[in-house]
Amino acid sequence: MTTRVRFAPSPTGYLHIGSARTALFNYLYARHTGGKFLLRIEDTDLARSTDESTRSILDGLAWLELGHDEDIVFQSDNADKHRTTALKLLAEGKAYRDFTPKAEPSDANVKDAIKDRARAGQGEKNMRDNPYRDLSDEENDARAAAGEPFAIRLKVAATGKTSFEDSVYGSQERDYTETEDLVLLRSDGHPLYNLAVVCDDIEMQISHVIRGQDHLTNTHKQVLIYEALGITPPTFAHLPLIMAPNKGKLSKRKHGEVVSMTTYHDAGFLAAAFRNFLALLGWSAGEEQEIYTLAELIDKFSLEGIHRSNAVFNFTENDPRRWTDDKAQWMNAEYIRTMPLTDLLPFIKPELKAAKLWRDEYEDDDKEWFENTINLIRQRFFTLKDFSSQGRAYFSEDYDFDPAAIEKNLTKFPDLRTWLPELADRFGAEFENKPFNEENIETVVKTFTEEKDTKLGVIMNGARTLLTGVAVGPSMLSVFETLGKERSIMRLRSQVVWN
RNA sequence: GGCGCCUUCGUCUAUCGGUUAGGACGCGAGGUUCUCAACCUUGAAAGAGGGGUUCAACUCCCCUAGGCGCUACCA
Repeated sequence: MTTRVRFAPSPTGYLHIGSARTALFNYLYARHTGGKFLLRIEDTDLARSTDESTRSILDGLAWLELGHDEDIVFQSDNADKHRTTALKLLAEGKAYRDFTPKAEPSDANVKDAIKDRARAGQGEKNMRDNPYRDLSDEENDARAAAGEPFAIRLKVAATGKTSFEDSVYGSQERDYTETEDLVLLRSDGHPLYNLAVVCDDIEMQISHVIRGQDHLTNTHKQVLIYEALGITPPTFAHLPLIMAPNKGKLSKRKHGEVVSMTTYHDAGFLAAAFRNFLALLGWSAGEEQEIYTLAELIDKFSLEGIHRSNAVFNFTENDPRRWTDDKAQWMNAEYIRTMPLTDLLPFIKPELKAAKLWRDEYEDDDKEWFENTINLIRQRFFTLKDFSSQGRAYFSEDYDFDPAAIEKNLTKFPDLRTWLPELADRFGAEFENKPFNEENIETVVKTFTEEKDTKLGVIMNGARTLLTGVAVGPSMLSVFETLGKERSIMRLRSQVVWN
């Protein structure tokens, strides 16, 4: 039997980092086993679900290149089937009508209500004390016929236990007394989560349910529904959660944009790098390798390699340098400077285009120059954004000067005001018939430096600041050659920073 | 409160009874150097606590503590 897994987000926000990892693991497992990776949008909570969220989730998955098989299933489209199933269970006596009037939710504080009830309960409570559980058939039918609203609850047996084998957490058991007669169908006829999930997973012939560990206890309820339906449950594999640095819940409300996939897209992360990082949060191949291609991840992925303990997504709020996990940032930089250039270029183009720095010659007459330049500057970049910001001086004459760099490398050495234009003249004279390459430039600059009886660093750093606007960057010999004779000379003569 | 799950460097992790407890990120030092990265060398940094079992425990068992999850006519 081929494996069929699904990623089933509820569209109540953008793609959260934890959901993204769940999707990734499902995808990897499907590809590893040669099975199908399906997508289901769990939009049964009409009040909270939005099309915008669905779109955002789809965008996130597309960005991560986690392509799904078959058509997307919208859970709300299956509501009729869910209802039918609930009614079938009712007819078979495996569920019952609960005529208890629906309690209006005390607004947003449902969590508090649960807490209060728990405290008041002081422990054990009888999960089978619903007065309607064993109502006589006559009264039951009569009340329903009279139009009295009712919810449908699963009739959980008084004694016994549910059990299942979790591929990550091992053998799981839960006594029936710990599980309430869960509501299958709301009194307004609306199917609830656990019913919907089970029905859809059956319908979609899901073989492995891989989802967050927050569903571990839900699983017992779902197993109960499978049993009532007489269907063998799929294999379950629960994933450890991804936590905030304080080991608390990682949420948009508390932590903002760091948890959203779109943030990483917008910040100039490479999907491949972020995917690599995500794969290592809660899973390992049991070896010391850190950088994995997608093919390697697919090849090495296994449920056995998934951890049981939660992982912290490490970042420091209010620290711009550490706005997200250090390792994710490192991995992105690692990808940018080491991946095949031809794989990187398609990401550079839109970045430069967006910054109005793109020229079509970069793919034509200036292709070689462009690729050499990208290859040169990518060595110290962290995100795709850097190509249009820090790399601006390579693609435009309109670049900014860093005041600190000017202070450190130019105004501190007043002689440079005349020396650099002089060097420009020297370049003009020396390179009339000689190639303007690193080797020749080095000879000229060294001679010039000796004539001025100064240090090489003074000339180089001064030139770097003038030619690129910043104090850091590639070797100046490379910068000169990359910018070319004309641009180098022109910029060396510039007096703009001296005024 | 109840039930369940979890616990190795700051963080991500390796170890599936016998290791100087390894790697990565980050941090420190040195090297290289025209700057900054990269790179190389290197340093600091961990088995929550307590009982067992065993010749031997990070590894198996129990207890405690802590963390997390669930406990809705939400998903």
